[in-house]
Amino acid sequence: MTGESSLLKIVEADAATDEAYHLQEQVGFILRKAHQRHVSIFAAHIADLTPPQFAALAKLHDVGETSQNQLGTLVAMDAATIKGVIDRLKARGLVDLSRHDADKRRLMVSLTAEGRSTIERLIPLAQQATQETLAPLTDKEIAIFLKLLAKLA
Amino acid sequence: MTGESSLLKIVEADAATDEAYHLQEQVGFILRKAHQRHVSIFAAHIADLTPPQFAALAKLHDVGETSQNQLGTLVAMDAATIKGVIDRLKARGLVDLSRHDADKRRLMVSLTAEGRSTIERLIPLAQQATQETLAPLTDKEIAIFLKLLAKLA
DNA sequence: TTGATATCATTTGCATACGAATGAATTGGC
DNA sequence: GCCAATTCATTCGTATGCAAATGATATCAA
Repeated sequence: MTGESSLLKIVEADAATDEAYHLQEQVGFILRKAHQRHVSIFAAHIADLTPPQFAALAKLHDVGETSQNQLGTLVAMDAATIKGVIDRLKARGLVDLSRHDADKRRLMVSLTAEGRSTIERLIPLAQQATQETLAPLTDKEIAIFLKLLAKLA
Repeated sequence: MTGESSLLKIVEADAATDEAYHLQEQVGFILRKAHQRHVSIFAAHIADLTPPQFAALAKLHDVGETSQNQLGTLVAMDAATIKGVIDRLKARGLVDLSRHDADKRRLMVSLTAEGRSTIERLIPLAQQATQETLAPLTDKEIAIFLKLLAKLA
């Protein structure tokens, strides 16, 4: 009986290890959904600027004139991606572009007056979007979540 | 003195409320970066399938033949997005498509033999990617994080 | 049965996102 | 000063992701 019993335990252990794969429980999948939800909430608060465009403007407002690639690094976009974002901000008159004096490779990006007033107007709305995204959590949970999320990012 | 002191406190409180906007601390921004990091880790483990393609295959393996839009709902992709994903899986011979008998609108998707063996082979690798993504956290932190993240997704 | 409504899928247009290749300009070592 | 390696930016190709418009089919109600 003891023999049978331990065999059973082994089988059960195997079954537990061998559990079916649940996509819904994988970090990557949930991360993707949480991100989707935030983008949707963001769009409801700020209709005329995408989160990446907002990030580029906000960072530019923070650090002042920088090169395109440097700005990309600051907002976690590779060179190809930041180029598209800046192109669209430029087309809308929110940023100005110029070549760096000493280093002619560098494309300097700066806020226009309209870009500055736009980002200053939108920051409170972005904060509302952040709040709404975090609304399912208590204040204590938010603090914990942000700390852990930052470790993963 | 008491008057001055409370005035000072009010000024400090205003300053705290009025703090500069820190993009790096916004959920949306960190969520986007964490997602980027996971996609990168995933690609290092599974080179020939993107996370959405993997998700579609894994879900199909789980639930069996379904309509394209239904599968999209299950993996959180809208109709336009899931179509592209399924088209590419079809082109690679991992899924088969057929029209539903009774309802000729519905496009039924099913795994091919190769699709089945592929997803069964890749699931352990995806689990490794999940582990690596979560590696910066302790087991206890992982449990907390997944619970909170699920609330946001 | 027919006409309005709803559902499933497709297509188009736009916006990230990234790898890889390319070109222009700069820097470092010698 | 010169060549090699590096850096900055651009371009191309591929893959999500979503809104909006369209077409085909089903369903429901009068």
